[in-house]
Amino acid sequence: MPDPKETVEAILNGAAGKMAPGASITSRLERPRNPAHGDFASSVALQIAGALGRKPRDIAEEIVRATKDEIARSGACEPLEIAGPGFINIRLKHGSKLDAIRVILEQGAAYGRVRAATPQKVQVEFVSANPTGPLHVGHGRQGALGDAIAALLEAQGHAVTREFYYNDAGAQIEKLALSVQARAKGLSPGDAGWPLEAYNGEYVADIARDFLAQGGNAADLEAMRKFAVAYLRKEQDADLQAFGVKFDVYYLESSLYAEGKVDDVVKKLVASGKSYEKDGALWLRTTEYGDDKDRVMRKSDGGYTYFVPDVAYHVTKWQRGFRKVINVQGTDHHSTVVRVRAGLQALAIGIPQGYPDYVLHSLVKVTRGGEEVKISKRAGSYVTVRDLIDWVGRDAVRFFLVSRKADSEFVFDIDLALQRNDENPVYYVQYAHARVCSVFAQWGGDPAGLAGSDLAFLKSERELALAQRLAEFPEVVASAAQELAPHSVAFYLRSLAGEFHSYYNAERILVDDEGVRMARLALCAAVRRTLANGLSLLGVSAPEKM
RNA sequence: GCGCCCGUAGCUCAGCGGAUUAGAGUAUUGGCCUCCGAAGCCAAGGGUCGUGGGUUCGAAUCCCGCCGGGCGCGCCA
Repeated sequence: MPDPKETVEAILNGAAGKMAPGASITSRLERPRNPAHGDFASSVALQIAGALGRKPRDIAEEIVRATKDEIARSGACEPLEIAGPGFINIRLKHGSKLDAIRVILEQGAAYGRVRAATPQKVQVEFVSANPTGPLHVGHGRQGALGDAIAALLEAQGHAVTREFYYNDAGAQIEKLALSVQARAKGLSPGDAGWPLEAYNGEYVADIARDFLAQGGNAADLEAMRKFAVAYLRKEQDADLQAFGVKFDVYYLESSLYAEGKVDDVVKKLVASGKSYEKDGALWLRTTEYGDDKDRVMRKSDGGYTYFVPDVAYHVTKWQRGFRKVINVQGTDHHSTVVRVRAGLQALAIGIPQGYPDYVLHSLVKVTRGGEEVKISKRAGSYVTVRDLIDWVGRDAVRFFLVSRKADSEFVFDIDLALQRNDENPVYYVQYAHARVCSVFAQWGGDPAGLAGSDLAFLKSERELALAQRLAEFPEVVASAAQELAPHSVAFYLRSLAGEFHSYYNAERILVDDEGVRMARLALCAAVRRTLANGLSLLGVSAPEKM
C-alpha cells in the first residue's frame, strides 16, 4: 500500500512545481512539534514564495485549492489546513495511523529494514587498534559506533564488511618488543636500563612472564615480538567478543609489505609526477590536494612513513570492490583524512575525491563519583574497554557509547550506567521491552493471532500517537544510516519507551472487552518488536525479564 | 600562530539541507500502587540557543569577526 506521507508530499510538491516552473522543489513533509498542527506539515508554499514574489499564505491557499480533489481521491488524509505564515498542515485519517501496527506484525524482525534500490558493497573499518596494549575506551566508542553504523547500512540493504586493520609492522611493535624484553630482564618502569620509549602498563609484565614460562629466551627479540603481538591480539579478540563485535576481515599491515603493495604504491606515486626528492627523503605533493604541507613518503633512513601503507591499504579497499568505505576513528587522527585522500587522488586510478568517508569521534572521559577515572590497573595510563564492561555490563557500555553524536565529547558516568532505574536510559528502554513481555506472559495467548485484531478499537490519542511513533521507525533508521549517526536510533528508542510507559500507566492492556484487549495487545506486540529491532541495531539485548 | 571540531535549561545532551509557541533526560518541588512489573507514571519551576554583526518576510540552524574549550600541526603511528 502506498505511504500516505509520500503520496501527499508528491501531490503538494507537484502543484507547487506547476506554479513555480524552474524552481527546485525540495520540500519534505515535516512532523510539527505541536500536535495541534497536524501529523505532517508542508512548508513548500514558503519555499517558493521568494521566487514568485507573492505572499506565502496566498500561495498555500492556491495549492490547497488546486490539489483538493486529488487529495480527496487519494484518501490519504483529511482535508488540508493552512496555518501561520503559509504552512499546509496535514492530518492523517485514523485508519492510516494504525496501519503501521499491522505492517510491524507482518514484517517482524524485518521491520525497519529495506531492500536497497541499488545495493552496494560497503566496508566499515573500525577499532583497528595496534596490538600493543589492551583496547581503551576510545576503541570502545569506535566499536559501538562502527558496529551500529554497519548494522544500519545492512538494514538499508547493503552488503557490509566489518574490517579491522592491524598495524603489526613498524616502530610501535619494536617498542612493544623492547618493553617485553625489559620486563623479562626483571626491570620496571623507572629502573636504570628501562627503555626511554616503552609501554609501561602491567600487561607487559604479564606477557614477559608468560613468554618466559613457555621457555622463551629473553635474548630473542624477534620471538618475543611475535609472542607479544599474538598475545595482545588474542586479548583484544576476547575483549571484542565480550563487547559483542564481530569482524569479517582482519587486515594486516605487514601483508601490504609482504605482497609488495607498499612498493607498488610508491612506484605509482613517483610515476604520477606528484613526488620529489628533498633532504634525502621522498615527498608527496599533498598540498595539491588540500593539505597544508607536503608529506614525506620515504624517510632519509629508507623507511616509509605510516601514511604510505595507509594509502596502499585503501587502494586494496577500492580494488576489493568497496565503492563506499567508512573509517571510524578518533578525532586525534583527523590529519590523516586529507593525507590518505590526497595519496589516493595522486594515484589517479579513478577513486573519487571524497573517498573514503570518515566518522571521527571525540574523546571519552570516564567519571565515577564525580571524579575522572584516568588509570586502570592493567593498562596503567588509561581505562580499558574491559574495565567498562566489567563495571557496568556490555549493554550499558554499548548503548551509552552510541547515544551521543560522534563529534561531541562524551562523559561516561559509571555511576549512572550502574543505576537500575529510569535515570539510566539503557535500563529504561530495556525495561519497556521487558514490561511488554510481562504483559504477554500474563495474557498467555498466542501472539501470532494478533495480526488479525480489529485495530479500530484503538481510539485514544495516546494509542494513535504511539502507533505513529512506531510508524516513524523506518525513517529513523534510514536517516541514521544516511547520516552515519546511530545516536538518533538511541534517542528514538528512548522516546518510544517513554511513550509506552506513559500508555501503560494510563490504560490497562488486559481489559475484559475482547476486541479492545486484542487491539491493545497488537499495539503492544508492535512496540515490543520495534524496541527489539532498534536495540538490535545498536548491539544491545532486548531482555524479556530483568 | 595555522587547520578541523565543539559552545543550547544547574548537569548530560537532542534539534542545525531556516519556518508555526526552543526540546528530552537528569537534578529540584509536589502528586500517583486493594488493579497487567512504582526498575514506572503525572505535574510545576528552570534557557536573551557563548558573543557581536550580516543575509532573510523569518536564524539555535546559513555567512563573517571575537571569546571560551577539544584535537591536530614529526623524515612518530
